[in-house]
Amino acid sequence: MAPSSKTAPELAAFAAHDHAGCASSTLHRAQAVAQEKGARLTPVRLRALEILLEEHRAMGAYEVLERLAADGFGNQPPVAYRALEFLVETGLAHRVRRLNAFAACMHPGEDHAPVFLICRTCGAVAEAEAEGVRVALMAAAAAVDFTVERATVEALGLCPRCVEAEGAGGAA
Amino acid sequence: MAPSSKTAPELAAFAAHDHAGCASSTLHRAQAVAQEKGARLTPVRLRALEILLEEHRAMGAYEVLERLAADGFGNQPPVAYRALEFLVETGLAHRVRRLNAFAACMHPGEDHAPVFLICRTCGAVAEAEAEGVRVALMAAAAAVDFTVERATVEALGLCPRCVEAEGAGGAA
DNA sequence: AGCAGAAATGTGATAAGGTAACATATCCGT
DNA sequence: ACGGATATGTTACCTTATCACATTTCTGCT
Repeated sequence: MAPSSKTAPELAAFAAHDHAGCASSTLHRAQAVAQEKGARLTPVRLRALEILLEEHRAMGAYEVLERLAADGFGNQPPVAYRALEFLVETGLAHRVRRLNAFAACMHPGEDHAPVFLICRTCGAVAEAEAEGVRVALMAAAAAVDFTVERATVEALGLCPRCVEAEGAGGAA
Repeated sequence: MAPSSKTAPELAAFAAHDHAGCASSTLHRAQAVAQEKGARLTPVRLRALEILLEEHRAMGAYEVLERLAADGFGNQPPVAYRALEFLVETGLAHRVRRLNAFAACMHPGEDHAPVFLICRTCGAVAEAEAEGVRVALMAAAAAVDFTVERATVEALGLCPRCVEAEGAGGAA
C-alpha cells in the first residue's frame, strides 16, 4: 500500500521546497504563538496542526479526523471540528471555504491578510500575502459603514504549472 | 404568526429601499443578459431567480427548493442545485460560501467584482462593489504567476445598524 | 415535418459536511 | 483538596451536496 490512504494531488505552495523543514519550523513558531497568547495547544490540537503541516495541503475535517483517530484520539466528528476550530481561532490554521477544508497557516502570529489561491486543475492551495486586498476590502466596507471583523478571500484559477500544461495541451 | 413561513431577518442591503421595484427591474435586466448570452432561462431557473429576488436575501438551496416544489417543480435537491448552479454560472446569482447560500446578483451583466458583507448579528448580506479588491487580488496572484478565474470575497462583521446597537447595548 | 443529438428535468439514493447535547475528565487558581 | 472553567469523548442527528439514471424537451439539420 502507498504511504497515504488517499491520493494527495495538492501541493501546498506552487514552488517546490523542503516540506519537512518548513513544516517543523512553522510548528515551532505556532507553538510559540500559542504560548504567547495563553492558548492551550493540547495534544489533539497539536496533533491536528501537525497533520495539516505534514500534509501541507487543504484537508477536510473528516480526513483530519481519520488521522487523529488513528493516533488514538476520539473518532467522532466533533473531535476534529473542535481542534480545527481552535486552530482557526488562534490563527494557526485557516479554513478554505471553497473546498470545505482546512490548512495550516504558514505565517502564524504575523497578523496577515490570508488570500488563498486554489488551482482548479491540480487542487493545489497556496496562501498568498495580500495586504492590498485587505486595504481595498476595508475601504469598500467603510464606504457603506460596514465593520469588517473577518474576511475570506479565495481565488480559483490555474497555478503556474497547470496554466502551462493547459496552454500547451489544450489549445495549440 | 408572521407572513413568511420562516423568519427572514436578512435584509439584502443595509439601506431601506423599494424591494418590489428593484427586484422586478433586476429581473428584467437578468432576462436581457441571459438572452444576450444565449443562456436558456427556463421556467425553473427563472422561478429560482425570482425567488431569490423576492426574498432579497441569501437563501439556502433547500429553502429555494421548498419554494420551487410549492410552485409545482420537482422537490429533490438536484432541482434546486441545478437551477442555482446555472444562475451562478450565468452571473445572475452568487454563492455566499460562508453561509452555504445563494443570492440574486444585483448587477447582472455588469462584469463586477462582487464582495459580500455579512452581518454576524442580523444576518443581512450586502453585495458591495469593490473593483479595488479585484485589482489587488489580481496583483497578488500575478506575483506568484497564478491565473485567477473566479474570486470569492466575503467579509463578516457588523452592519451599520447592528454596530450601533452593539455599541449602545453592549459596552456603555 | 421528421429525426438525431444535446440539453434540461424528475427522481431515488446516498455521500459529505457539520452541530447539539450531555456525560466525563482534566486543568488551574485558591 | 476543592470548585469552577476548560477540554474531551460519544451518541445522535441535521444540513448540505452529489451521483446515477430514466424521461422529457429543445435545437439544429435535412
